[in-house]
Amino acid sequence: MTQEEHTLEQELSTWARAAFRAAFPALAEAPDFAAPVARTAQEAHGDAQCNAAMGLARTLRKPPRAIAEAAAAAAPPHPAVAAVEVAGPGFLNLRIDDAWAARRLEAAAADPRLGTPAPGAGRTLVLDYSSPNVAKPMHVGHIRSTVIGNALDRLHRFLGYRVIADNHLGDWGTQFGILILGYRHFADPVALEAAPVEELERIYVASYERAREDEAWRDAARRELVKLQQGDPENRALWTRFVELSRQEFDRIYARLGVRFDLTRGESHYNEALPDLIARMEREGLARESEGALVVDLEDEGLPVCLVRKRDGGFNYATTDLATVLDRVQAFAPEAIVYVTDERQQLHFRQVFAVARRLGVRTRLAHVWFGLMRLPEGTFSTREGNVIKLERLLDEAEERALALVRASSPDLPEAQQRAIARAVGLGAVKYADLSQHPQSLVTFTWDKALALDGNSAPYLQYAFARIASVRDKYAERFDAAALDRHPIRFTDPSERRLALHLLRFPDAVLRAASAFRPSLLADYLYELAQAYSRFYQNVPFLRAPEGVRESRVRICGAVARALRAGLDLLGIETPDRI
RNA sequence: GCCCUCGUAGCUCAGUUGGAUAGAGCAUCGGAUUUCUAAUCCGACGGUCGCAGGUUCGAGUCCUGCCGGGGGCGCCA
Repeated sequence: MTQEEHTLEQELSTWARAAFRAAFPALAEAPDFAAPVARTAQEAHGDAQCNAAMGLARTLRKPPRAIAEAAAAAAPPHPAVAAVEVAGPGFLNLRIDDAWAARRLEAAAADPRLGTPAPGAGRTLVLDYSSPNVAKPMHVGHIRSTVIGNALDRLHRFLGYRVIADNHLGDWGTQFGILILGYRHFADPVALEAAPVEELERIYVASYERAREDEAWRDAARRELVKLQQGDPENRALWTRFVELSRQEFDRIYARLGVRFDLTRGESHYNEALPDLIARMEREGLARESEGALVVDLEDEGLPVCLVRKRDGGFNYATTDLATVLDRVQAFAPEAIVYVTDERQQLHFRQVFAVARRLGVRTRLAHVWFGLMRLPEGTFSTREGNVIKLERLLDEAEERALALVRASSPDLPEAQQRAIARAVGLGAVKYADLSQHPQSLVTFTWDKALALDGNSAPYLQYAFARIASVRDKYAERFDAAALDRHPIRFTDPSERRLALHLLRFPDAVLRAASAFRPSLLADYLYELAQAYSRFYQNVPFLRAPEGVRESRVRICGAVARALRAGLDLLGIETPDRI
């Protein structure tokens, strides 16, 4: 067992469990018994605490304080644990050994992964995220799925998973009848050339409006849809063109955001599989007819019926999603399939997952949902024209950042200023979403989305840049090769605090990945940057005596490594200068 | 009507799965730079954790009810 294979909290939890089992043999027979160790809420209580004794009071029928004392007395020695203390009703407070922490930090600092294990090795995860609709521009509402999904992608890849990131485009459905009909009547070739997707959306909206009041138009749209579905060459060609134009625009945005997919399989990819799937559900008695449609009853699970075939014989998106699940299970044998969408699809996925299980799917299916983004005055609406295009948000972010860079680094060449502004601006936009609990409702405001101070990406990037500067200055004045000859040691409380926080990097990454919550990592990194800024402000390093100086610079290096690795997992760049 | 979800400082939000004295940022006020990047740091101010019950050694966190915001509830995706 090398130390790289277990995180600090895992190691201490294993130790604590052993302590309780040594004191109370009955616990040895309880395979599920765990004694989780986490950091203390307050520094005064030590470095880490275990609260298991209180929970055991009832089962062991002993006062919790006595349980904790027995466990402390029976605890096996552990090199990391310098002291164990029982406090309050039965808290077990641990103090981490300074020398042990220093050695461990030296190892972490030399490791690009900072000692993070790779529990995902040999496992596969399918991630379904972003998934915009063809013929509609991506607006600010799309950024959450894209940015959160991409962070989950990066987190799991980092942990060794084989990740299949699939962009499940909305490229099929009734809207294409309306769009094709509208295209024939309203298309403006010049506009289509200049801003294709915007023009497609304009066409769609115009055609949709007309369909609302004009029955003949509705029927015509339906006929175009049927022709498309039956493979009519002309409609098929139009559809292909719409998809192509949209994908070009999406790809431009993804490139800008540093987002990459392994697959882009739209809904249309599963068209041919739908009839067989329906036939199977009928054959297996899963589905029944109702009002001319085909539905699956989910009453047992307390869910409304799931409609899998419309009265007119057409399929809907539940059917497509089911076919998609089956295909992914068969093609990739994943441990889990994870969907990142907004909250409106909660019921839909609960239904799809329930039906999938009846179809024999054992794979874990998870829906990671997030709150809808709104404007202070209400919901986004294409018709009201209050939609903020994603590209405009990104442009604005870069512009604001560029103004700052020009003010603070006027000496840098223009190209470098722009590169920094891009990293800072896009980082700010991403971080604004990633640092927040996903399930909260987000009200979009420019100032919030583009915040460049306080708890924001630039704060973290700034901390990183200052370290890069320290590193360079050190190399100018001293022999950088001598750094590793001096051990890390703690001569100021802020160093110890920083070191212990750094040792929790693996735990933060694991927690963020397993809970599908990048915000947990963002929180961790923010705290790290805060601890570092305090350290930086109050403790000299380059002017410290030899030995202390090297130790501090090495700690800086470990912080830099953690910031860069952590921000990279969030899809945020770390320039050497900002 | 039913289901999901959110409600924490003036504003925007955290809160490690039930732990010790509820934390940040913004805003306001006061302070810090002949020094390693002041996009920073230090301090002050600021709280009936929506309301009322319940569960227990302990509740912002769990259960019930109510109030308020958001979303959803078979032929859109």
